[in-house]
Amino acid sequence: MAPSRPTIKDVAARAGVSKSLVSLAMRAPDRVSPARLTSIRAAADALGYRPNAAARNLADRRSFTIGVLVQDLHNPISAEVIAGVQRQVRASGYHTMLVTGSADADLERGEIEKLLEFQVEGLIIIGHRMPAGARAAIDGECPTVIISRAEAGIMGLDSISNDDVSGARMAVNHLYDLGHRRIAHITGGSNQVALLRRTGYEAAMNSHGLTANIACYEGAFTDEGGYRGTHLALASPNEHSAIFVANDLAAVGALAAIAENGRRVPEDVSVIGYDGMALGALRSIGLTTIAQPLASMGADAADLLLQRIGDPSRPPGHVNLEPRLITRNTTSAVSR
Amino acid sequence: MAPSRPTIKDVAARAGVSKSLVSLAMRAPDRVSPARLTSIRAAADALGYRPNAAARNLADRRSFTIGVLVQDLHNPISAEVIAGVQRQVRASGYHTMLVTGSADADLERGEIEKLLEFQVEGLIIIGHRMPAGARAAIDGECPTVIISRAEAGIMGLDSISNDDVSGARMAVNHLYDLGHRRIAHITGGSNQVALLRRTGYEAAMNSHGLTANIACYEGAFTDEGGYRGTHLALASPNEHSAIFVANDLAAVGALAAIAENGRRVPEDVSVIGYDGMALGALRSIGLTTIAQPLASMGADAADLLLQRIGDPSRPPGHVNLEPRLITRNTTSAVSR
DNA sequence: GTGAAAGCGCTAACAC
DNA sequence: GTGTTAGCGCTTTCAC
Repeated sequence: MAPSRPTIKDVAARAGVSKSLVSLAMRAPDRVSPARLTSIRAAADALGYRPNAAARNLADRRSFTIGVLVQDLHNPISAEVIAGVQRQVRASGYHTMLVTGSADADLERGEIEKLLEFQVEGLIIIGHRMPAGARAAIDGECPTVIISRAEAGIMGLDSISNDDVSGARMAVNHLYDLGHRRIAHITGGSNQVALLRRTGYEAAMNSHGLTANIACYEGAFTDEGGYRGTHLALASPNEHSAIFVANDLAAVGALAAIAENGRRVPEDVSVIGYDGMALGALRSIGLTTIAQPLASMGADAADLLLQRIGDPSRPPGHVNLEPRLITRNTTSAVSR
Repeated sequence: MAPSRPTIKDVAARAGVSKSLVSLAMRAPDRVSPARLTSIRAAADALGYRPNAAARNLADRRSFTIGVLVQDLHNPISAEVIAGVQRQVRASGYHTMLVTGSADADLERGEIEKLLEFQVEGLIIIGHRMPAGARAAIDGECPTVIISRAEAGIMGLDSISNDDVSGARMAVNHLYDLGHRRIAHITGGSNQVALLRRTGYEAAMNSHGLTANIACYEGAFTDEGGYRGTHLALASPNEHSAIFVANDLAAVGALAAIAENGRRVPEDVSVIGYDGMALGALRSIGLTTIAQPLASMGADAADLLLQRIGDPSRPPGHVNLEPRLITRNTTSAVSR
C-alpha cells in the first residue's frame, strides 16, 4: 500500500536492463542470456518484487482465474466438492476465486457480477438453487458448469450431477432387500434435486409393487427438515419400518426424531440418507447412505470447464455420475 | 473471451460522449447531467457493459478485495467463521477472495502469493497452523489478521482468538460442578491452540486440588484423533467419569469410542468438547461444548482488518473473546 | 538477445 | 458539465 510495491520497472533499473527484458525473463527464462537472467533475478529478489496480477490480466486479457460460487457453505458436502475443484484447477495452472451465495438472490447475483468483473474465465456453481445472476453466464458471457443441478441441461450449460433418480432407487432397493416394505420418504423440499430423489423413491416403490405404501413427508435439506419430517412420519399410523431421507444432513435430524420417539435405529427403524457427507461416516453417526463421488464431481467439473474454456464452441456436456451405496449402522434387516 | 467484452469506450461511442464522462457517470452519477446520464446508462445496458476490474484496480492502485486463507475447510467451524467474515467485508463495500490451505506448505505459500499478486488489501487467515507464506505478510507487505492463533501476538499481527485457557477451565469447572473428579483430557496435538487448551485443563485441575488426577491422552483436532485418544483413556485403569476433548470434531470421535467400549454417555461418562460447531447441536449428537463466538470472530476479524487498512500505522490489536458453555446432552452429574 | 514503443480498460487531473 | 491527456504495471510486436 503505502510504500507502493516495486514494479517491473524498478527491477529493470536495478538490473540495468529494460522493462521488456525483465518481463521476458519472468515468463521465458530460456530466451534470456544466463548472465542477465541471474542479475535480473537478483534484482527482483532484492527488491521483493511481486508481479501485479491486475496489470498482467489487463495486458493478457485473461485472468487464469475461475470463479466458484458455493450456495450452501454450511452443508459439509460443499467442502468436499470444493476440495475436488481446487485440486484440479490448481493442477491446470489456474486458480480459484470463491464466493458464497446466500438466500438473498440479489446478493448472489452481485457476487456473480463481481466474479465476472474480475474477468474470471469460467464459473463453477455448487448448489441446488438456480442463482439469479447465472442468467448472464448462460447468455454466453462466460463458460459455466453447474454441479448438482440436474435441470442445467435445459439451459445449455455444462453440468455435473449424480443420477439422483437412480440413487434413490438404490436406497429403496437396499431397504427392500433387507425385508422392509413400509418405507417412508422424507423429502428435501421442492427443488429439482429433491424432486428427482422423490421420483426415484416412488419409481422403486412402484416397481416393487409397493405403490400402496408410498408415503412422502415434507422435509428439507437440513437437520431441522429431516427432524420435522420424521416426526410426521412416526406420528402416522403407517408404522414405517424404514425411512429414506432426502439427504444426509436431514437424515441426522431423522435419527434424533426417532430417538426422541423412543425407537431405536436400526432395530426398530432403518434410516438411509443421501450424499455421502464425511460426517456421516463419523463413528457415532455411522449413517448408511447413497454416496455421491463428491471430490471427483468437483474435479470433473473443473475438467469440463477447462475444456470448454479451451473450446467455447464445444457443445455442453453433462456428466451424470453413478452414486453408490455405503452400508453403515443405520440400516438392518426388518425385525418383524 | 472470444467476442471481447464491450469497454467503456464502446459505451462512450454509442452514447456519443467521451470515455471519461462514462467513467464519471459510473462512479459519480450526480456530477453528470441527467440527460447524458440516462443515455449513457442506456448505452451501457444495450451493450451489456460490465466494468473490467483488472483495469480499474490497476488505475486505482487498489483492489477493494481482501484475501481469506482457510486452512481447514473440512472443519465445519470454518464455514461459520467464513460467513461472519463475508458478511462484514461485504457490508464495507469490499469483497473476499477465498483460497484454501493444505498440509502442503508450498501450496499454501503459493496461494498466499497469488492473493498478494492480486493486490488484496488485506489478509485474513483462519486456522491453527502458521502458514509458511505468512512471513511475507508479516514483513509489512499487507495488513493481516489471524483468527484462532494465539501466538500471533508475538509476530506483530492483528489477531482474533478466544481465550482457550479460560475456555478449558470452564470445561473442567462444569464437569467439576457436576461432581466429576476423575476428568481426562484428550489433546488436540502439538499446535498452539491445543497446547493452550491443555494448559487450561491442567490449571483448572490443579486449582481444584485434582493434580493427581490429571491425565492427558494424545489426540488430534479430528474425529479420528478423538476416537483414538478416548480409547486410550478408557483402556487406562483410571476409570475416568468425564472427558474433556480438545475440540468438537474430536469429541464426536470420543462419543463413538465410548459407545464401542460399551459405556453410555452421559450416564457412564460425560463428554465435553470445544468450539461450538453447529453440527454439535444436531439433535442426535447434542454435544455439550465450550462455544467460540465463531461468526462474530469472523466479523471482528474483518473489522480489525478494515481498520488497519485505513490506518496501517495502527498498532496490532488482539481481540480475545470469551467462549461460553453450552450444556446439551453429553454431560450429567456423576452417578456414583 | 535486447530495447523502444504501443496499448490493455480504466481513472484522474486538468483545461475548456 | 464535458472532453483531453496522462498514466497505472505489464505484455508484445517489431526493429536493431
